Amino acid sequence: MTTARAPQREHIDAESKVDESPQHHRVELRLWLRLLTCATLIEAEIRKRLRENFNTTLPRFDLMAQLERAPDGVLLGELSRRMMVSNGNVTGLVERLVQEGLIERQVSERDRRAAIVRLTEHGRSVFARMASAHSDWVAELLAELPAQEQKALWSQLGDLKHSVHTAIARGQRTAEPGQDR
Amino acid sequence: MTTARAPQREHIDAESKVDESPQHHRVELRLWLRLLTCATLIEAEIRKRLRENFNTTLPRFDLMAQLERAPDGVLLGELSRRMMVSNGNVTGLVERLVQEGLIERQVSERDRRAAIVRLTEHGRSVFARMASAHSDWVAELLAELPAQEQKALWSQLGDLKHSVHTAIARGQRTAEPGQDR
DNA sequence: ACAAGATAGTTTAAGGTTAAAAGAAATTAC
DNA sequence: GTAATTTCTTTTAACCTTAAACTATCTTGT
Repeated sequence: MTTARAPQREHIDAESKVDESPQHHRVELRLWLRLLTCATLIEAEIRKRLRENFNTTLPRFDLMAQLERAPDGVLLGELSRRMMVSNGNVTGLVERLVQEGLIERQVSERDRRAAIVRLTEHGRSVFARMASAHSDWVAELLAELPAQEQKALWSQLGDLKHSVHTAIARGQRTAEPGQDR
Repeated sequence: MTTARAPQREHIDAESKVDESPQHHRVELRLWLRLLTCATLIEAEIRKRLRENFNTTLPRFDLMAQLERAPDGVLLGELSRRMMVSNGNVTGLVERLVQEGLIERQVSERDRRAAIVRLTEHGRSVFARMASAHSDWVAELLAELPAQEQKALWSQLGDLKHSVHTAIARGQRTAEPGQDR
């Protein structure tokens, strides 16, 4: 009979990192890989802390964040668009959050296909605590970056976002002719 | 009887975007949200193209990319560390890629617990085509960003990465005393 | 040698995610 | 007014992902 083992450390080490930039890769590719590494690193840490501190997940937190600034509630479709995830995904997330008593769901009266969700009183209070901690965590993770550089980075990422949007829009225009809107 | 419907557009619109920067948020938080938006946007587009053009997924592509530069193969654990995902995750991905004949799996002779995976000849050839397209796609998405700005961004993301690593390491140091290595 | 512990990988349970198909209600075209 | 179409949501099947528990093997201390 074996004695109790230390729980296996599935969690990724800060050390282990993708090889971001083999010599022969284009600048664009290296930039994308580094951007992805940064996002993955931060996201993993935030997921971990949300679980450890609030026993919740990032998608649930994101959904609640969307509801927080809409006291009158949001339609599921609008939620799905804002969160950039599929409709079916939202269906499941809402289900679980309702189960936990953090949000409430109500069929629209004007359109009986549609459903509106909003935070409950409890949900609002819980979210306030989570959001505060979340903001602190992000500030902590970026702490070594001077404010000046943070602003510059934010601005440049705006340009990057614009480039991506442009490229995607161009692709859709050529792929779906006559579908203009 | 209804006629055939156009396939539902589950895919997110380029338009629909998270509200990145409510006025009252800290700079750090706004930076993080914008970084996440960029990463999500690019990643979604690449996933979509991998599926449409090669009928594969990003995790599978990533795994093959790790093997590409290791002709002698890689241990599963090493793979898991490099990809920044859990061991169990790699187990499943390897299973499916072996099934597709793109990689091969072999028990290590020196350590019968360990397993080595490497690309098959077929896998290597398929990956070459995928990697080429992938590189083009990324270049296309970032095309509007001047080379100069790409380099600046890459460099600043290096600082960001460093900040995150530092913060995480500091947290682990205080959380797990005596666990130095 | 052998008990104790460490290490490599798999399994399991739970949840997140998507595309596609389908259901239900509203809108539009005639 | 009603058939056709669009819109809002759910369901389904498949995959990705993780933490924790578990199996099998190797290593170490004595």
